[in-house]
Amino acid sequence: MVATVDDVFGNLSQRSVAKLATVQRERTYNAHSILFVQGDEGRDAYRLLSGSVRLFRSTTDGREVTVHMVKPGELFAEIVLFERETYPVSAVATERSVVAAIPRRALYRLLDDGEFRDDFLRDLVGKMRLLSEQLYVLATMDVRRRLIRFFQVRYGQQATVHVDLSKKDVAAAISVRPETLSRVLARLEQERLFVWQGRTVTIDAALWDDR
Amino acid sequence: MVATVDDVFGNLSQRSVAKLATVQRERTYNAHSILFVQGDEGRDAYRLLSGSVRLFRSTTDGREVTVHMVKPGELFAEIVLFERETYPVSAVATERSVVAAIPRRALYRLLDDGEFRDDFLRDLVGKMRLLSEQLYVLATMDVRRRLIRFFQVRYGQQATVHVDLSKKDVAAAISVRPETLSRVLARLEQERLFVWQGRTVTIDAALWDDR
DNA sequence: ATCGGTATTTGACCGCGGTCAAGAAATCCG
DNA sequence: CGGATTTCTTGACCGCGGTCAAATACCGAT
Repeated sequence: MVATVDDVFGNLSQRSVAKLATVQRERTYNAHSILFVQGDEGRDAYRLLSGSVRLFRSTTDGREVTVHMVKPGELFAEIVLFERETYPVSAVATERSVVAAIPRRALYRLLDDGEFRDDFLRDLVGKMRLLSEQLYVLATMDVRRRLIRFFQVRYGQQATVHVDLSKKDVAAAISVRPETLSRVLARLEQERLFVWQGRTVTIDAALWDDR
Repeated sequence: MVATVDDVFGNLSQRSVAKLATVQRERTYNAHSILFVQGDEGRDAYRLLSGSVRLFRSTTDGREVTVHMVKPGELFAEIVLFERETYPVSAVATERSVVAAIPRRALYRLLDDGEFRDDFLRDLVGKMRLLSEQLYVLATMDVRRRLIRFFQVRYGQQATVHVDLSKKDVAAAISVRPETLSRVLARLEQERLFVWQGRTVTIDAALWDDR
């Protein structure tokens, strides 16, 4: 019922990944390093090879809204396909991460390849679907449900999960203050439904039922 | 500063529109008619020729979340590009509307045309940008600001606007209950900043300043 | 181990916007 | 037209989650 990210992101075929590999340049970023800033002119698209990247918009008054947490395998910043377009979000590594940077022109040329184009379009459309789903999640679910949903989408529906994000980042990902997440977690732990200890989270099956 | 819909939607070139015209079939829907339902298998993509279409997701408990209000010229439901994909949202005409239905295969074939593909991709990427912007608007702005933003995006930054939507639909578009919109409008009218009478809205320039 | 910065927790408070209910106003239609 | 249905408004109430503040836990670097 609930699509995990793997269904829609990181779904390029092996062959398309290989094609990208011929034109990409790898770069490594430390935790908290900035890949690009909202408003920068986009020169490269990216594919995350390892680690984790947070995409966010900044408000004029200094707050941030996290639009997406990128997982390894995912393509992001495809906006650069078009000349003189600027990045609509900023990107920061939440941990040490390796990315493949794909120059605009090279990506553009790859689209002449029917198979690659198909993959790429599928990826784009999948992202739109995910974004509209996020909109719906934000508009209708309370914090507890958003948290569960986030874990489902990011880690799949598993009882035990190794978390690669800080609570602060998870809070940002579900558009909530860290204080609020902390309180929700305290309640869930007391109910023995969702226990977050260190890097490990144990989730009770009862939570998958939605509602 | 604020992108209006025209910047990102309905931005196909004349030539691309003409190419679509060779394969599209026009259909007319009355107000409240349903174009397709979330979960249906997608056979056609659409381009709105006149009228207005609301795209929304339904929750299990019967509520709805409006993802977008389609304006004339916009392409929507491109998801059908991919076989066996289902519509992620439902679409309903808010008034009598004419749409161009574009069969999946025909759209697919058009992508071999470099110019059309370029247009189409630009449209998709623009939509992603708009969706991520909506996410940010929903997460950071109060109802008053969301209302102003909605008018900016839908009608442009004009002092006087002819509204083609009911208040109920506008409320849905900014993810708020009609009661709340009503109260916000009452307050804005009393402050003489935003007056909605009949189908005409008069907006004070002071409201464009954001924040 | 120690220091300093960051992340997390907890408490107190409160305002925005949702809900429920009841009228008023507008619109639809035979 | 007149009656029905839908839309819009207004009131009363209240709970979720934000804000501010302070204490504590954690982590990397020396």
